[in-house]
Amino acid sequence: MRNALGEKIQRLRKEKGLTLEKLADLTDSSKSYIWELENKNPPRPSAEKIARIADKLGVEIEYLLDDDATISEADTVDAKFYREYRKMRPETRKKIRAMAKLIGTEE
Amino acid sequence: MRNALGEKIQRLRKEKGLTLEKLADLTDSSKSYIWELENKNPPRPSAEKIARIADKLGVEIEYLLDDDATISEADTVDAKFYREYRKMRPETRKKIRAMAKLIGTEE
DNA sequence: TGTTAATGTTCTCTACAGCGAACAAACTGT
DNA sequence: ACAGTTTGTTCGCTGTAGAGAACATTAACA
Repeated sequence: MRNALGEKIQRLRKEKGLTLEKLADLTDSSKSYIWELENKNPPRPSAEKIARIADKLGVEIEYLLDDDATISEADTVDAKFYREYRKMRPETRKKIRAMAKLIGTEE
Repeated sequence: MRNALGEKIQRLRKEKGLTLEKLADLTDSSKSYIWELENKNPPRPSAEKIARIADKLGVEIEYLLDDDATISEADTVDAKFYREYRKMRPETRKKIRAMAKLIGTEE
């Protein structure tokens, strides 16, 4: 029986176009364990793994853990933006942060 | 060697006037394990325990985990940026996304 | 259709999460 | 100072986290 956590991870992973192995590498996990998280509902995944996975998938830890959580409309736009942002090169991200700081503070 | 997570839990617990046993009961843990979290730095506490403890101590999971050395430098920069971003007005966020799309795709 | 690479699944094994119960220290009042 | 109580600490044990490697499936493409 697939659980909410596993379904969320798998959906977000596929949205990002990541394979099990890539997400595993990004989060210092094994692909077998990511697979188990998605399909086998391990009873107590560690906070560290969940934190790293949430981070790479561009969502809050709370969202992954809370069974009833649904992303609001505005959140999906922002989360999507963040996911795209995370794919960019470090230099590009730096430029965006600088730009955002300018725009964000001038109003 | 006490770690950041343990120190935070203990400080917050005492601020709230809770004993090990009370916090343990509130979070469906054993007092021995709460004590270990505070004093013995278990390498991989479960997300569920940390979530429940954070909840009862009135802080975000992120706060308990944040200073954790397991999260990389680059990640904290990006996460911080995203946190700031999400505080901004919808209009501002929209501008930033548009700008990011331009910068992100031109290279 | 057959071959190869990419992705997903199953298996086994070690180390640690997390409990319960015993033990120790610190408070309480007398 | 001593007994009772409350809080903190240690220890031994069971079950599972999570890795790694083997195996299976799917994708790609000639």
